[in-house]
Amino acid sequence: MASSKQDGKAGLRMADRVYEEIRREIVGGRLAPGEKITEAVLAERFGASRTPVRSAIVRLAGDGFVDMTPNSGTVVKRRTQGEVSEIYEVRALLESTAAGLAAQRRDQRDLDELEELQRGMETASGRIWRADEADVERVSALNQAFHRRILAASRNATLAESAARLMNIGFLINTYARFSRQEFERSLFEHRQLIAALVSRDPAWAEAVMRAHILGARNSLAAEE
Amino acid sequence: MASSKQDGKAGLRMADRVYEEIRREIVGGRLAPGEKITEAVLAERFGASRTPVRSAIVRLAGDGFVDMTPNSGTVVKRRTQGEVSEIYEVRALLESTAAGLAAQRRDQRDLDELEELQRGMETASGRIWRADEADVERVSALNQAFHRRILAASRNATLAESAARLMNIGFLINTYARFSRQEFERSLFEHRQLIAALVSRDPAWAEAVMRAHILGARNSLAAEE
DNA sequence: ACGGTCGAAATTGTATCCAACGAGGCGGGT
DNA sequence: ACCCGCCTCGTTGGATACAATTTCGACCGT
Repeated sequence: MASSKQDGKAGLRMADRVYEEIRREIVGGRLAPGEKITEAVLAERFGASRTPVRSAIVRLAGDGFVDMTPNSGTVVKRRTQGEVSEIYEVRALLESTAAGLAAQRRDQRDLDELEELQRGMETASGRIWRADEADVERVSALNQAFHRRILAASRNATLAESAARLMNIGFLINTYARFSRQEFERSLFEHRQLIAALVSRDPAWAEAVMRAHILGARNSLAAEE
Repeated sequence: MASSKQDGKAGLRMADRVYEEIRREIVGGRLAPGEKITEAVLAERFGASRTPVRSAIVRLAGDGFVDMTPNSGTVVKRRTQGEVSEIYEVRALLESTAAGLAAQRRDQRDLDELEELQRGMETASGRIWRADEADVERVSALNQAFHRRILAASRNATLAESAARLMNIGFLINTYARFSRQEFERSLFEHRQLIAALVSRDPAWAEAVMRAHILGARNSLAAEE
């Protein structure tokens, strides 16, 4: 976060760095919904001009992270509980379909990678309850990678991209941090089931588990609020 | 709403005008896939500077209409036949779900508007075979509006937006222009069935018809190529 | 003749400057 | 005292100027 400037890979375009950083801050909750985003302020923070900042903001708006209102300003997008529920429902639809396809089309590499990601999450699961911010973020990243891997195994890039877009704006870190230990372990167990369904090439099972997995997460959220 | 371009509201931001126009040219096929897009050229054409053009291109890239490669340039995105098939398959998934929800949640206004759009298409269906470009574009617009209206009637904005995004990059005009008269009339008939399913609040029927409608269109495409 | 390397032109990425629009405060009128 | 309008200020939208990178062609060497 504080690494605002001196990144070794200076070859990357400034606009991309700004985009990634702001995106991370929004997803991570460090920029609160409704908060105002001022181009000049960000430009200052990144030691850049307004031009790349502006480009980044346009992209963020396109991806649904912020709301731009003409001649007025940009704010971090607010989402009602209903909207978040909607996102989870559409994710359930898309990702369960993807899981069914993945069960039919997966190869050994897919299984190996899923297994590795899963082990990473299980290993981290012991540490995460110390509420270390870094660990939370790491587990969230692994979880996203797991879901993305299943999307990839569906061999349908359009399906994968549509689902990934929703996954991004779901603000996973925020929400995951609120899950109880029990919910988290249920999630790990469901991932295990998912792997089993893929191993045995059982599309209906994979689909059902994925749907239950995502709708269950949605309900945990709804109960918390 | 449907009024063409240069209406009194010139107050619209230049970036938006450029975005809309380029988008229309891509969807309408006047900009061919793979064609290079040069910022300075567009700026000249619109009598603007590169700044709003650039902003528009960033948005177009975000929406999947073009590919930007750093320091190199922007080209209209190529899509393989397989990718187009994928798009139709995901659309079938999303829009059939939306149709099912719409059958449960629609109100009278939805039905009225769908009826009106449908009549508009049926009226234009006689003229369209003179291959007048304007008519083709008009029917395509009505068709999109029809699908959007059903998405809206699903009362799930996330679902609607995900599907609309895919509809946009489906390059409808291009493809519709190639449909045979028989296929077009089948499409009109399916729209009629869709309305009937919504009228009778039959989710399963609406869902099935929409799925058949979109997958049928996909197959017509696949057969042509 | 062929390949590689260097260089100039074209094009993108960034910075800075100017204009236009909206938000908020101040003052005058009722 | 309250409401309305104006005016200033801050912020965004656009134009222009500059830097960095890529591309492509010509030149040189083998």
